[in-house]
Amino acid sequence: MAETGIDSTDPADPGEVAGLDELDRLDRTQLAISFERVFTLVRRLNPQGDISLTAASTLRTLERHGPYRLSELAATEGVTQPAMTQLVSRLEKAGLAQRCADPADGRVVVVRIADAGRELLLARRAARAEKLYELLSALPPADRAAIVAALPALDRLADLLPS
Amino acid sequence: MAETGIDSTDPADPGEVAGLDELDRLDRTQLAISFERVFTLVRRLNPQGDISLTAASTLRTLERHGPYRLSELAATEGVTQPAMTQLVSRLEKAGLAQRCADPADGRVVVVRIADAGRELLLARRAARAEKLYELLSALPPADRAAIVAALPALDRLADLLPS
DNA sequence: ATAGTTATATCACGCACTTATACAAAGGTT
DNA sequence: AACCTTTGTATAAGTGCGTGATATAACTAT
Repeated sequence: MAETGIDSTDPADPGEVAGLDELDRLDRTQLAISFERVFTLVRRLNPQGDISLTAASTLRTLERHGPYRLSELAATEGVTQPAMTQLVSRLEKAGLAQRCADPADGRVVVVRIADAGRELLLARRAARAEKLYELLSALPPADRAAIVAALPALDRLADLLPS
Repeated sequence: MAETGIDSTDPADPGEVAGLDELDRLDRTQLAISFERVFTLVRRLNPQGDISLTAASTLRTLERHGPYRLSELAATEGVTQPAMTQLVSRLEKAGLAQRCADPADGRVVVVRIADAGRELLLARRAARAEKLYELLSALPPADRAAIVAALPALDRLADLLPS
């Protein structure tokens, strides 16, 4: 909300600028629109009729960070605990995840991804990667380079979210 | 333009070099993972309890490209025609869109976004832009610069999808 | 033990999608 | 003209996936 007004530094300085200046000079609405459009793009690249967005995201979380308690998982994915209970039941029935007991606390359910879950993620990822690659191949080289150059930064951006 | 200075890529100027070579040198799986993570990021930034993802996407389509026939809209959004009929009914009841008749063809329903729909998109976008800005502000300047530099390319990437 | 808290499960419900089908308008054939 | 076929939208029935309220089992403290 607050206008930062960091633009006081000379915007023409080419060498080591490109920090918040660049960002402030950009319309923030345009920033949101670009991210919305990427979001829609990835959503359309999603294999339909597969598993739900939340299911896929949950599997990815389990893949990235290892086993989670059920309620932790619910909080991380932004759904209620009953929703996660049902989701884990579905994943378990599909053989994609497993419920494990916590020896230290009999109430706790620890959820871990199963091999079939990892394989499903791999398959989805391969399909999406292929489509993305095709799309990128249709872009001008400079655009491809800009996107590839931004990938590590986008990864670090995603790291900033609580997960 | 901004010197990106991304660590994992060629530090040379992106304009002339870094075409498909850069892309091929990258693990395609890593490409998919990065896009997945951005997807999840934007999804978590979504105002919850608002309207559905499809509803928001449909409103954005109507905002970007103007009125659509109902069945065209269904095809564009990747849902069935009955689903779009129901969605448009909901949007209409909420005052976010309008059904109009086509004078040339009595069967056709033309859908257009209403003022309240535009305002809702503006509000959502502003909220998301604010959160995105905060996240970006926490990144190192070089990362911010890389992401900002990639936005036009990402826009053109999104243009490649049929919409 | 008893009471209170915590972790998960279950219940009742609603939204948003699906397929199958109905209905109305347009177009073509004779 | 009347008749079929095609096309665009709506309706119906069923399902997946979410919600809030509440039940049940296990841990904790006194």
